[in-house]
This record gives sequence, structure tokens and C-alpha cells, in this order.
Amino acid sequence: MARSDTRYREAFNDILAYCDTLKIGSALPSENALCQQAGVSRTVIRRCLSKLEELGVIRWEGREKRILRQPCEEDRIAIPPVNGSREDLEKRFLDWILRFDVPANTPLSVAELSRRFNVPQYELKEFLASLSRFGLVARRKQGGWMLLGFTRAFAIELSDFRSVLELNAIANVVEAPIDHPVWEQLVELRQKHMSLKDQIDTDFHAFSKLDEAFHEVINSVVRNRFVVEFQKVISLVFHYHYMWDKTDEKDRNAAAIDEHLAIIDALEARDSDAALDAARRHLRTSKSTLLSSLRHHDLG
Amino acid sequence: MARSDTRYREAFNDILAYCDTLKIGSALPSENALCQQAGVSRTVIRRCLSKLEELGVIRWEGREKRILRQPCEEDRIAIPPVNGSREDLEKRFLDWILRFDVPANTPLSVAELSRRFNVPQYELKEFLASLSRFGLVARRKQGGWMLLGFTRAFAIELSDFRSVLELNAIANVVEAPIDHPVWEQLVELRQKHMSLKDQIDTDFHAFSKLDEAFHEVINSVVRNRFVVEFQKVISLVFHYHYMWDKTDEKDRNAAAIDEHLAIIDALEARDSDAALDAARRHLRTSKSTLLSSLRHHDLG
DNA sequence: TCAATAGTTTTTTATAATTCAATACAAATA
DNA sequence: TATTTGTATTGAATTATAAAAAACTATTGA
Repeated sequence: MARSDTRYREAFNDILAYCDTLKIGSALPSENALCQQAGVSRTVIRRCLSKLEELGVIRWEGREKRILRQPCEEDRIAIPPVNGSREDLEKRFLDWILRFDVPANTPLSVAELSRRFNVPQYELKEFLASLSRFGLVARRKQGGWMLLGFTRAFAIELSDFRSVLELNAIANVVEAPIDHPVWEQLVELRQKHMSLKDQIDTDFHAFSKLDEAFHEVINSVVRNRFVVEFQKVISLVFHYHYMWDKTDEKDRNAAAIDEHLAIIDALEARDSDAALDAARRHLRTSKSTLLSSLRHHDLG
Repeated sequence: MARSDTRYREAFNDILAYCDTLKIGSALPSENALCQQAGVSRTVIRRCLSKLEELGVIRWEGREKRILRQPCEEDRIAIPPVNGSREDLEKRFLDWILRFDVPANTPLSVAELSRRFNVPQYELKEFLASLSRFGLVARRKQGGWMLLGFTRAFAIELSDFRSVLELNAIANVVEAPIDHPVWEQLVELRQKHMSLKDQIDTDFHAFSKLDEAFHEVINSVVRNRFVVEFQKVISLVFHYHYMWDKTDEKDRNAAAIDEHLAIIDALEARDSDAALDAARRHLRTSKSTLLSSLRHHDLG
């Protein structure tokens, strides 16, 4: 009926292992030193020491902490299975929305999502709150949350925003110093694009990944926390939609490869205007692909 | 130890007021209809009806709900003072950081903030989670939150990001149709700038507000939820720093007025290149002002 | 008969309570 | 006097629970 004591459990096993490295009769360092070692507070360390004393592993009196016996396997305490893959909750959430085509204006049940993603409710609430900054979800008056979702308007605004960021990135690449890693990466990318182009008839599915890599390299030049944050969402959305819209997939991908190559050409020539033009063309294609994929979804 | 019943209380007073409009002996509409009226669930409505019956305002049996007497003032139930100015929590929070110059890497205590802003803890958690998208706060390993704060790096990245958005906005303004409200607003802004320029010796403090208005008008052309979200933070940060840095304030403001006017000139001439150039100049000044204001703060 | 309504049950959400953990402060030791 | 320990206070994660919403079932009356 309260918070978990995982911190204590982990620390205990930690300290136990440390005791194992010490000779019987030798002294343990100060509580503060142990704190540092285990990365927890003194409260936790003292709880550990109490337990060690109770088990008879140490004698503890004031600042006198001496090893009495070698710890054994049974002394260790079990650590409850860590459920929370909190880190990739975002990925899994967006994945779910996009893959199952969750329609706009769907009420989101925190309880249900909590079960689905195996994440405590309060964590989901925080997550949804953070997503609300992207205008993807919003609070409902009756309580709970609402998926505003991938409406046409959202797609358009996302595309436009992406264009703004990406054109800026392109402009930055042109200005990048000669020894910037981006140039080497572009050479590599050109290779990969060329070879995929040769085998486009069979391997056209591989383009989605290459597309992601391409845009990642371009954007890596911009070191900006705001851009980075958005890029995560943007790339996921575009990635999925690329995978879905199967109409003319081969042709589309072939065309996109050429567009990418045109951008690379212009960048390597340090021709800012040409690069921006090429990028604009590509972004325009991307946007209309995204929109048409939404249209197909609506109809289906 | 549970959620508040404010919803019920408000609904009750609502329904009571509605009863007041009905004649004695007349029937109340169906539960569902009352739900709609009060904007709550049937559960709440039934609770209200029970209470009304208990008070003897109505007789309630099955679908028979009849007014017995006119409600009076004492029938109303008190609504606990609404603490949450949830809406402007963001403003107040940023205000606090900026005004009190809370240093970077300050651990934020949810408990303390909750007291300071008179907002329940869980609401603050959600708020901080949402702010984490801007990279302004982050979770700590030991639990709790950390203000990453207005470091130099943050200011630079924010300025750069602002430039990207603002230059895009400028480009959009140039393309705006002749009947777009922005043109009229620009005429007005020009007036205000001119008159402030005339009285710059005495009224230079008024520039901060004018600056905000100017950038708001420029950005209003871009209808994009992502841009709007960011603009809120950006304008607040720049607004405050403008107010602080008192060195050469008059000269700086006078110069900024000219920069604004140059932008307006170019926009009205529909000269895209000139407008962008002028905007770039202005943004550069803005950035260095922001940075120097940070520097002064660091030293002081 | 069936659409609307009411009665009842189940599920979900908002929020405070609770326990674990961190920190602050005082006392003691070396 | 600088560490170290003992103790008290404060804060955060997580659960428990009342309130509210939603879902389901039964009833009514046109």
C-alpha cells in the first residue's frame, strides 16, 4: 500500500556483494561511503546494515561494523521483476496509435492503456500530459484524456513544421566545416542510395529505413534540444506512414531516392540554393504521400 | 482520501436553479436530459435528485419527478474554493524561474512548488512532465525533478529555434493575401512604433510590450499548433530578459524600433529577401541581448 | 414492439493517505 | 574540528478509495 522498496533491495544485494570481497573481521567503511558506493541515501544504507546485522553477517555497534561471516546465496533478497520499460513507452504508444490506426477523437482510458502497456497509471498520466504539448492528446472536461489524433490538419501542420526544421538543417549542412562527420556520412548514404536504386525492383521495401537514416544525418548537424525532441515524433510518424501506403510503393521509393541524391549532390557542391530547392521538392512529395496515405486510411 | 465532489456540488446548484424556473407541481425532464443540461453523468444527476428529494424540493418516484416547493437560498450547497488557476500555472512557473533567477540545476521539490503555487501535487507533476518536452526540466535518478534552467546553452538553442520559426513566419507574411488581417495590423504597428520613437527619451520602457505585440502579429500568420505552443515559452523568456537588462536600455530599444520598422517596410513592399535580411539582423540583435543579459546575471 | 427511461453494476478517474527514501540537523566521537 | 552516527523532518512514489462515468439490464408507455 505504498511505494516499492526496490531501491533498498538492490542496495542490499550490492552491499552484500561488497561484504563478500572483505575478509572476516575487517571493518566496513562509514555509512556515507557506503551511500556513495550504492548510490542511495543513508536511510537505505542503514536499513541494509540492520538487515545484515539481523542475518548475522556483520556486528554493528555505533561506528563499529565488522564482518562476522562470509555472506551466502541465501542472504540475498529477491528483487521484484521490473515491469516498467518506461523509456520506450513513447515509442510503443505511438506505435499503437499508428499501427492500429486509432481514429482521431478517441477517448483514451488510462486504466486500459495502463494494462495494455503494463505501466502504472500515474506514469501514463505524466506521459499523456507531456504528449499534450504536441497537441496529440488533450484533457477532457469529463475527466480523462482524448486522442486528438492524426487528423488531416495534424498531418499538414506536422509536415509544415517538419519542412521548416529540415530546410534549416539543410542550410546548416551547407555551412558545415569540411571536417564535419556529416560529409563522410553523406558519402556513405550516396553509396547506399545508389545500390538500392540498382535493386529497386526487389528491395524497394528497404527504402523506409534508408529514408530514416538520411533525414537523421541531415538533422544531426543541428544541435538543438527542441529540434531533437520533435524529430523523434516526426520520424516515427513518417516512418509508419511510409510503410503503410502501398500504392505505387516501388515508384514512389524510386522517385524519393532520386530526390535524396539530388539533395546530396547539391550539398556536396555546397550549393545552398540548389540544396534548398531539392529539399523543398522532396518535402513536398513527402507531405503529399503522407496526406494521401491518410486519405486511403479514411476510405478503408 | 478520494476525489472531490465538486462536480456534484456544482451540478446540484445548477439543477436547483433550474428547478427555480419551474412552476410548483410541474415535472422535471428525464435524467438523461438533466445530464445534458448540467454536463455531468447520470450518477451525479441521481445524487442531485436524491438530495432534492431529501430537502423536500421534489417528489421522486420512478420517472415521476415533481416540484414540491420553490427552492430557497439555504438549499444551495457550498462549493469549496477553487484553488486551481491551472491555466496560468505555466505563466506563474516561468515567471517564478525568471523573476527570481532560479539557477540551473536546481532540484525542484514538487511538495514545495505545490505550496508555492497553491496547486495539488499531482497537477504539478503533470505540468513538469509536460515542461520536460522543452528540455527545461528533467527527472532525477533519485526521484523528483530538476530545473535544467536557463543556461547559456539553453538560451542559444532557444534563440536559434526562435530564429527558425520567425524567419518562416516572415516568409509566410510576404505571401499572405492582400485581405489578410496582418496587413492592417502592420499599419497599426508602424504607427505605434513611430510614435514611441518620437518619445523614446521618456517612454522607452514601453518598448517591451510593443516588441511582444510585434512578434505576435508576425507569428499569427502561421497557423500551426507546434509553433503556437513554442511561441508561448519563447515570448515569455524574451519578454523578461528585455525587462531586466538595463544596460543601454534606451539605445537598445531605439535600435530595435528601427529594426522593426525595417522589417515592416520590407514586408509591405512584399520584398521577401529584404524582409528576411531585416529579420535576421533583428534576431541577431535579440540573441546577443539575451546572452548578454544572462552574462550580467551570472556576474551579479 | 421498440425507443426512451430508470435501476443496477462495473469501470475509471481524481485525489489523499501511506510507506519508502532523501535530507537536514543534532550529538558524539576520534 | 572534521567526520561519523543518531534522530527528526520533509518529500516522493505508489496505493487505496470515494466520486464520477459508463455500461448493462429492466421497465415503461406510446
